[in-house]
Amino acid sequence: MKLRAEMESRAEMEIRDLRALLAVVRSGSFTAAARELGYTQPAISQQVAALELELGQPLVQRRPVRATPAGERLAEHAARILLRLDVARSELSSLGEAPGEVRVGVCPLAAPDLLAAALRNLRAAYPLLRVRVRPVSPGSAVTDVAAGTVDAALADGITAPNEPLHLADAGLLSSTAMAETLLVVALASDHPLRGRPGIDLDMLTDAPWVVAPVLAGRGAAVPAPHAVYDGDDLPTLLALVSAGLGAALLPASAGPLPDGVTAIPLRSPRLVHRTELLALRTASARQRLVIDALAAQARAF
Amino acid sequence: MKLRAEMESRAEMEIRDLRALLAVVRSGSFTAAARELGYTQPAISQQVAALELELGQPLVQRRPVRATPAGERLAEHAARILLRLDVARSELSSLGEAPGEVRVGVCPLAAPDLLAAALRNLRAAYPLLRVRVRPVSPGSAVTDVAAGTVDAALADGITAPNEPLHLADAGLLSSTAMAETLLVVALASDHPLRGRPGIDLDMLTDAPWVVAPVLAGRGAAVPAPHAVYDGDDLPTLLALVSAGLGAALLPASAGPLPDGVTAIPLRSPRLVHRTELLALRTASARQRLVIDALAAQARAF
DNA sequence: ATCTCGACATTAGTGATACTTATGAGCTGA
DNA sequence: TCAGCTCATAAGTATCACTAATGTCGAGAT
Repeated sequence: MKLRAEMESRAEMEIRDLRALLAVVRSGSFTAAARELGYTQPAISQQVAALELELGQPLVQRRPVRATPAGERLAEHAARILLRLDVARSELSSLGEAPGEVRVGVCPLAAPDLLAAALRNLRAAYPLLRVRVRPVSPGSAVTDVAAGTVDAALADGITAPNEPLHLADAGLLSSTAMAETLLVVALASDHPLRGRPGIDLDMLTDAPWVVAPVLAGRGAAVPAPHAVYDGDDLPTLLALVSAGLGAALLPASAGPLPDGVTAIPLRSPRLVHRTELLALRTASARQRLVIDALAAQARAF
Repeated sequence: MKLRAEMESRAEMEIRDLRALLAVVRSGSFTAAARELGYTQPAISQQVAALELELGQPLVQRRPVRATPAGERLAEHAARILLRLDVARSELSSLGEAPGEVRVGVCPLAAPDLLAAALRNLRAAYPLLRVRVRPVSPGSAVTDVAAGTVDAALADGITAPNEPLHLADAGLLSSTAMAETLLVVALASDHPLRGRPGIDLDMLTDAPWVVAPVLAGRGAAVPAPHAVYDGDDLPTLLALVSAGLGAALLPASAGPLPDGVTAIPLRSPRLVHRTELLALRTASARQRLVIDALAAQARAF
């Protein structure tokens, strides 16, 4: 009997190797990838080498470390596969469990009013349903939902009008538009551009920037910031702006601004603040109550 | 340094194990799965056991072998993952290649007229474009496209009107409706039901059946066949019908029937013969020419 | 230029593990 | 009850995936 172990075993792609490739491509470093995954550096070298051997072509250029087109494509697939594995794991682990509260993740500034309205209606209709709201970051929202940390998430970001957010994998997770609001540039009240009816980002090319949380991940479209605030606390951000340390991009729905800060509508490029509702397609009936309530609220506005 | 090999290594899900699980679930047998994958039977037992250990719950019941709900879900995910791996492999291997001819897979009886018309128009518009048409089976069409054996495929099947075919993974592959045609029941001319204006399948419950190729995979909705023809050769099939060995379900577009066979429209259940166009979402420009030509032809009818 | 430092490749050795072979146990049907 | 399956278990082994140690290459600084 000609069996597997005796054949000149054509090595198969394995999850381990794909994970390594993805980490290398994302971090741009074998050493960093090794640290991240808890291996030593040679292990990562070998895992990537194994993939390259199997596929018969280089996946990353070394020195400097950079994904080849092939590596780029494979890393993309690897990301989807790992995401699906997360989903599978969370699905299975929650299969037999008694359903407790429904957990909703919300990005800062996502759509607080929609959320509040939806929850109010939900409480009226299903007083016994328990919902827990917890903060999530836009960057982790997808994996949070996939891994089952939350049952649904309101993720926000900046795009062109009517353009969906560029979130990983729309096939596994369902993603429905919740709201789009205009963007304003927050400036110190004594800023030279104060009083203008609208602002082009070009005008601010050389101005210092304090990056608002919603901008994270889309920095490319925006002048390189001078001073950066990495947190997501609105008062802190506005204090920095007020102190003249820079400008910030905010959704108009952020609410009234304190003294010392003025908001001017963004005129160009044509961008909006958009929030989307992420959820597993395989959500349970109970989870669906919350998800549907949120979606319904979006349509009501 | 606390490293991977020293930790009490929580085993990770690996492709190998997922493939084993899928084979077991599909075949309903560890032994068959082992044969299929080129392992010995204990190897499969251990791979599945490893998954169950990792996930902390049984995935298949033994004796008789049957997937648990959890196993069912995981097998579903595994299928998608393996499909994506196929896609990744085929994408990478065709990355640097000079694009040759475009290969279109066609299921027997899928939509020959549409195909022919599309190819004629295509030749008029792009005389230098080479297209190769090859037969594929409805069961393998998805994996054929995923693995890059063909660049696009016309897959057919039977569903309720306006209902998409139940093909694996609509997220990875694009699937567009091409045509829906009525179904007819082909009977021997001396069959007692000859001459009726329409037929309910119920009328044929006890009659012998010769299953048409398009019925494969949907046998559940149809009375269990008495004599089965497994091939896809229409003349053979019709000869069997003509000889009174049974009835067959065919798309009305199959063309004129020979003497000795009469076709009667299917009245209930309400089913149609539907063909869809499968293609990779990442198709190249050249492939897209053919894909778009086919899709355009569908709209033209 | 040379030196140094950081980053990745390479090699060798070893501990884990993923297989096979052999055997045992539990159904199923005659 | 006894074949004849099929799957689980056990034991042995060959493989391979990792670590540790070392080599090599390139970049930036003095």
